[in-house]
Parts: sequence; C-alpha cells; structure tokens
Amino acid sequence: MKEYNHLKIEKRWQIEWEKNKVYKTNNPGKQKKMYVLDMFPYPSGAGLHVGHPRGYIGSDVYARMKRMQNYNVLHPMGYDAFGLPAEQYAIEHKIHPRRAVEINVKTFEKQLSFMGLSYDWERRVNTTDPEYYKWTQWIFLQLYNSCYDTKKNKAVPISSLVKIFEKSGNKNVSIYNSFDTIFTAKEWREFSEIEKQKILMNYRLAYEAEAEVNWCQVLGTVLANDEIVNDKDGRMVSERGGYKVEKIKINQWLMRITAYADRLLSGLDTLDWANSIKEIQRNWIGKSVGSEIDFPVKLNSRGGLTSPDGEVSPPQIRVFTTRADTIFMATYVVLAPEHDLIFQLKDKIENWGEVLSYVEKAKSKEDIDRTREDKEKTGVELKGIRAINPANNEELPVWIADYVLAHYGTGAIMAVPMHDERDRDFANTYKLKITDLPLVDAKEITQKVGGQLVSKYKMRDAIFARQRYWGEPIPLYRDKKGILHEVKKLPLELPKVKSYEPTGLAEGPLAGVKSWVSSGYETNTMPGWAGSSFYFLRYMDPKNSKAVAGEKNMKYWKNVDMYVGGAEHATGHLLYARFWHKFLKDIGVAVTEEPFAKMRNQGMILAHDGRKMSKRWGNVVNPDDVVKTYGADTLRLYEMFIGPFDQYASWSTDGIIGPRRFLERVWKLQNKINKNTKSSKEFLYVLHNTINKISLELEDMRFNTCVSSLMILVSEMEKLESLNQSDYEKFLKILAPFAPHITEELWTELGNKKSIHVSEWPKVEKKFLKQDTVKIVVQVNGKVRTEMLVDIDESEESVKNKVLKDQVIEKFLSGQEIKRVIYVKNRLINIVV
RNA sequence: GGGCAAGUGGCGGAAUUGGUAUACGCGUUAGUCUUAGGAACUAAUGCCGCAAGGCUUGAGGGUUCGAGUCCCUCCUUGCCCACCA
Repeated sequence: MKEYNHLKIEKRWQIEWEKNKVYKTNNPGKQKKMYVLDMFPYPSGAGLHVGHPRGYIGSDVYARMKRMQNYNVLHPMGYDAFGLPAEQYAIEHKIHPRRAVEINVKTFEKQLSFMGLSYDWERRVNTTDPEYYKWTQWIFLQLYNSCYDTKKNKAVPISSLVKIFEKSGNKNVSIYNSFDTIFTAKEWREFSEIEKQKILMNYRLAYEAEAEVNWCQVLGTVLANDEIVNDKDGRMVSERGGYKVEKIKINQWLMRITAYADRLLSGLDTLDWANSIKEIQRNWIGKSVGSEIDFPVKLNSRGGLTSPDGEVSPPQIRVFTTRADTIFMATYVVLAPEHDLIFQLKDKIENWGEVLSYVEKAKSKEDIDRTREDKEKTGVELKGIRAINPANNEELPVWIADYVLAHYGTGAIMAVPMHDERDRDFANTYKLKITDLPLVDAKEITQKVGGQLVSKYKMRDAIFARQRYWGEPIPLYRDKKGILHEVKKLPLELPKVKSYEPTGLAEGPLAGVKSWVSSGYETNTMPGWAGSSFYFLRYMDPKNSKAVAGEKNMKYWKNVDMYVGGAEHATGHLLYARFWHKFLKDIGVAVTEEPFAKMRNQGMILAHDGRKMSKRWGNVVNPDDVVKTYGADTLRLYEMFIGPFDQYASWSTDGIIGPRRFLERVWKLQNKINKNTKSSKEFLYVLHNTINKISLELEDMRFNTCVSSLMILVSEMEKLESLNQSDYEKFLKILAPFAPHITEELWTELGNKKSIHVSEWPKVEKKFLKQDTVKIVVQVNGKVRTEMLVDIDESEESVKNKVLKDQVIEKFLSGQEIKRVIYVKNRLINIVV
C-alpha cells in the first residue's frame, strides 16, 4: 500500500477533472434540474482566509451529492466586481479598477482551485464585463419604461399609462405613484414635453427625484441606509471605513421598490429560508395596517388655505394611526417639522418666528440626534391653528415636534397620551391634557369620520445611484431641451478617465469627462446591488447576446433551488434581487415569482481567539497553508465538521488533525478489501443506516453530523477482518462529496474507470435497516436502572415478564406494588411503584 | 424599547423532536512501539464517592411515569430594527 500523499493525489485529480470536464453542466434536457448557487464574491484582493470557503464547501458537498443522485446540476461561480470594494482597492494600489479586478479574480481563482470545488467554470460571469452589464442596463431601461398597476398587481408599460392620460387624465388611475395633483386629458395634452416628463417620473419604476441622501464626503458618494452604521458615539458613519456621513438633498435615480412591498412581504411565506432572515425582511418592509383620518383645521384668522394655483380649499391635517379605536382620547395633533402644511399655513401662524427656528433646527440635526433614545422630546405649538377631532368635534391644539417622522405615514399624528408612551412623554413635558375614555371599534369609527383603512410601510424607495466611476453607466442621455432619451445601442460603456478617484462632488468622476457630459449622459453610476440582482439568471445562459437568458434555458432552470451565502445580505442583496426578479416575471422574462426557493446561510469562522480573522489581529489562517499541510480533503472535512453550518465557529489549529486521522484510516481500509467477503447483517445495518442518514441530513445541510456518522462507519469497518469491496465502494461514494480527491483515488485504484463523482449515489436497502433484536432501557420510577436485549417489536407482556425476573430490577422493586407500567416499543420500559 | 436566535464536559459540539444526556472530534492521562517523539496505535476520560450510590444541560418554578426538549418567571450573550404612530 502506498502512503496517503495528499499533495500528489489532489493536484492530479484536479487536472484530470478539468481535462475531462467532469463538472460541466448539461444543456436543458429531460433530466431533473438542480440549481445550487453560492453568493458570488467581491474579488477584494486581500486574499482568502479559512472562513471564506465554508459556504463554498457546503454548497459543493450538496451539489456533488445531487449530481450523483442523477440531477442535472447547475453550480456556477462568478464575480460581483463593480462597486466600492474594487474601487477602493484600485485607489489604494494606484491602479485602474479594471486591472484591479483582473488581479483579484486571478488570486481568488487560484486559491479556490486548490479546494476541489465542482464549478462549471465555463459559465463564469463578471458584472464589470460590458457583455454582462449590457443586461444590467437593459433591465434598468425596462424599469424606467414601466409603472406598477395596483389593480392588476403587476408592472405595466409606461406607454399604456400615457394613453390613459391622453384619454382621461390621471383621475382614478390605478398606477402606484408619488404624484398628488389631478389633471384632465385636455390639460395633459397641453403640458410641455418637459412637464410631461416630470409627471411621468412620478410613476416610473426607475425614476429621478430630489431625495435626501446619506452623503459621505471621504468616500465621495451617497450610501444606502444599510451601508451605514452608528459609531460608539452614536454618529452615522459608513460601514466601510467608518467615515462621517451626513444628510444632503440631491437629484437622484431611485427604484420604486415600495410598489412591490406587499408582494415582497407575502412571498416570504413561500420560501424555505432561515426564519431569522425572513423576519428581518418582514421588519424591514414594516407593514402596519391602520387608518388615515382627516382632521379639519380651524384658523383664528378668516379664510382657507391658498394653494399655488390660487384656489381656496378647506385645510385638513391627514393623520395616520393604527389605533383609531383611541380617537376619542386624542388631545392634540402633531406635525413633523418637514410637513408641507406648515409653510402653507405660514400667514396664519401667530408665532411664526419661533416655529421657523424650530423647523430650521430640526433640518440641520442629523437623524441620529433626533432619534437618540434618551433625548427629551421637544416641539412648538402652532399658535392660531386648531384641529377638529372629527369623532367628537373637539378643538385640539396643533404642535410640531421632531418625534414625528416626515417620511412615515402621513407625517402627522393624532396624539393619544393615554395609550402611547411617546405622546405621554410629550404631554408631560408640555403639560398637555391626558384623557381616559373607553375604546371604540376602529373600523367603524374610521368609516364614520370619513377616513379610510390603509397599509403603510417602513420600507422606502431605494436610491439607485452612486457618485462613483466604477459602476454601470445609466443608459439615458438628456438632449439640449432637457428631455431624456434611452441609449439605443447597449452596452453604454464606461469611458476612460484620467482620474477615477472620488471628486468629493455629488456628480462623481464622470463629470470630468468632457465628451461624456456633452453627450448628455448621467455622471452617476449604478449602485453595487444592480449587477447582483439578476446574475443567477445570467448563469443559465451566460453567453446569450440576445437576452438575459434564452427562453428555453429560463424555463428549464427556473430559479435557484439551493442558495448559500452570508446572512448579512438580508436587507440588501436578498431584497433587491427578489424585487428585480418579481419585476422580470411581470414583464415575461423570469418564470417564477421568487428567485431563491431554498437558502441556507453559513456562519462565520472566527479565529482561535474568538475574534474575526483580520490582519489587524494577526490571527488569519490561510487556506493555502492548510491545504499544503493537511490537504484539501482534510480542510473540507474539518470545515464541515467544525459545527452547525449556519452558526459561528472558532477555528482550532488542534482540531483539524481529527479529520486528517480519519482520512488516514479510510486510506488504510484498502488492506481489508476483498471481493468475496460476505458482509454480516450487523455491518449492513450500520452501512445502510449511514447512507440513509447522510442522504437525509445533507438535504438540510447538517454536515457536522454527517461527518460524525462517517467516522462511526469507519470504526465499524476497522473492526472487520475483511471488508466487502462493493460495500467499501458504497462508503467511498457517500464520502465523495466531502473528500472528492481521496475517494476518487481509492475508487480508481479498485479498477473503476468513470469518475466516482458521476457514479450513482448508493441506494438504501430497506431490508438491511431492520434488526432482529434491540436494546431497550429499563427504568424504575423514571430512573434508568439497567438495559435489556429484546426482540424487535416484542409485546409489552413479554418484556414486562422478562424485566420482573431481572435481578437488578427486583432489587429496586423490593416487593413494592407496581402501580403502572409504561412501555415504549423498541425503546424503554418504565416500572412505576 | 421591540423582534429573532442561542446558553449542554477542559474545548468544538451530538441527542431519532417528550424516551439511555454528554454521540463524533480535539485535548488530557496511562500503556504499546521507538534512539527519540510534538508521529502512530490501544485503553480510560461529565462531577462527587473506595464502593453501593448520588448529582448534572444558564437560574428558579410547573406539567408528565419520564423534560436539554413543552409551559411560566428571570439572568446572560449574539444579531436585526429602533420616537415607524
């Protein structure tokens, strides 16, 4: 017997597999499909540590089993290379981002290549490849040209909306929008092109609007809410780098994800995902059902409100409440400091100076100051203004206060200090009335006061622009009159620039490219999440130049069956990808409602000291070194054995020797193999029980217990004088997904010609799972006193008789009267005295 | 403040979902082999006790013949959200 030399074996088989295209995915056919996907990485350039491949190994083990179970497995890998990480790396190393991506991808692939992962590398995608981002841009244009029909509950072409406007204006239109002025068909036809464009922007799913954004001066870009964290002083800082972030208002491209809020929420129920992630998304979407109720305004001075077009309308304060049942206990009304009504009522407010100064102060405050927990509530009463409670016609004072948020609900509340803690705090501070009365029926009172039941969401539309160079250009241009036009020929490629470093301006580096600006192109680029919101579809048909993926491929592969990646993308990528996928389904591109049917999230691997692996702490373990010393198979086994897949685990340099010893033992079993040996019933029971267990447990990614079962099986085989070859081969097959190299070597040594990885997964033979006898536990008063071998399914009477004759039990019973006997077949008998 | 996880030997963890708690692995101890071993192999290894036996799954109650698992109260840790009406 040769020595187990992992270096030789692993290298050889990796070359052999690639040469023979063992892992190439078949084209759509009659075979059942299985799409096993890893979240594709940012090629960061820092190199991998042993924590990174945990998810890749897990999905690979799963994919390998499925391949052996005769599924047509799609298991691809690619790169999400646009966005901040690549750009930051490029700036730090003073090279072009494109070059940085090339270098980093190479490093990444080299490291991955040692681990024996069964990707079909021919399907590799890269979001920065113009042939790829052509489709990112194409999808953007589809969104730009679509709006959301709330009756049909799907996206429809914007052109159909224009037709309605031309025929009957925008009254009673069921399209989701952010526009509240009514116009007639005649008025629409008379609008200028620019005015029409402005109005349509309020309906498009990709739209431009003045929006408050989180601006980071150091990174020179706008950041999404989920890219911001609070530092230890409670200030907003960027997640990447920890730089200061402030609020500014600029013209931005946004995605109307809120149109899909209800579908994003209800779709969660159909997904086999970790409950925690689904819950995070539910909270993020934040649906609450309540009532919108108008409180008429009563002014000290005469007259109504003068709207911009000169009409006088009776002013109303529309409040949102989930507790309409408390309306009789409302004692005041509060507007957010940003509420439009405040400026409209300017002339009627008797203490305008005081009000204005409060509004200005609120604006300049960072959100974090406003929302700090221990902060005292502040506000100013609008003197000269009263609101009428429509339930009892009581006159209530009107306040502005920054504890009411402008962007949630209607930006106004009826305050019920009796039932709401925040209102009570405020009422106590300003000595406002607190009333206690019985509750009423929420629905009834809402209808009675002319309000309506509505759903509100915490989720807001997603900003879809970065003031950066390294992203997909937005495929639109503005002519001299300011009219937007689509770029007809995609891709619209990024121009070459001298400096791609952040300019610190809200425009981004592209603003410095004369030809770009004079062509009327946008100087913002798309955010990092654009390219990652549909890549799973592109893998289905990565080289198609006519469509995101061809219809035949799309209909065959449908969606991802098993998605593996980090839980940290709960409110980012995983939400955006679901949104785009639903949209693509609406326009007939995707075929399922949800992109990722089943998902499991690998836990992080921490260093031995319990901290994150980082150069800073000097605790990084490099997988290359582990592979060199112990082999890829050992690394794979150890990472699967280290603990539950979805939980944190600490790397232990001592622990890795266990799986290595295990493989040595597997290797030595070669000496015992004999074709003619007849396996005992007992051994066949253990073997088939293990096959059964692994088949079931792998389905749920419970790798650690699988490895444990394999170890137990090896111990059993070691006890045998001689081992039947076909049984040994069955064992090699169930070990193969975990340790692909050593099993391939041993499999070939036994004379097999085709790769073990395309061999057939062993079948569990039910007849071997049945045993003749079983060990049961004998308890007296619920305490274990002895154990006993009985026939399988033996009757209670028979077991009871045996137990009562047992000497040990006799001693514990010592002649007492037996009150009760509990018998659990094949498990235990409990004598109660 | 709200939501979601989790708490089991010296360590990583297992427990067929209410039925032998501590599987499997690491470590430790003893032994075998060896010039040597930080290699390999064999055995032991939750705690107290010479033993019989008793105790033990964050704490305390409860349900049950029987609880790591179910219920109640509380403590600790991690993650997500956070003045969202």
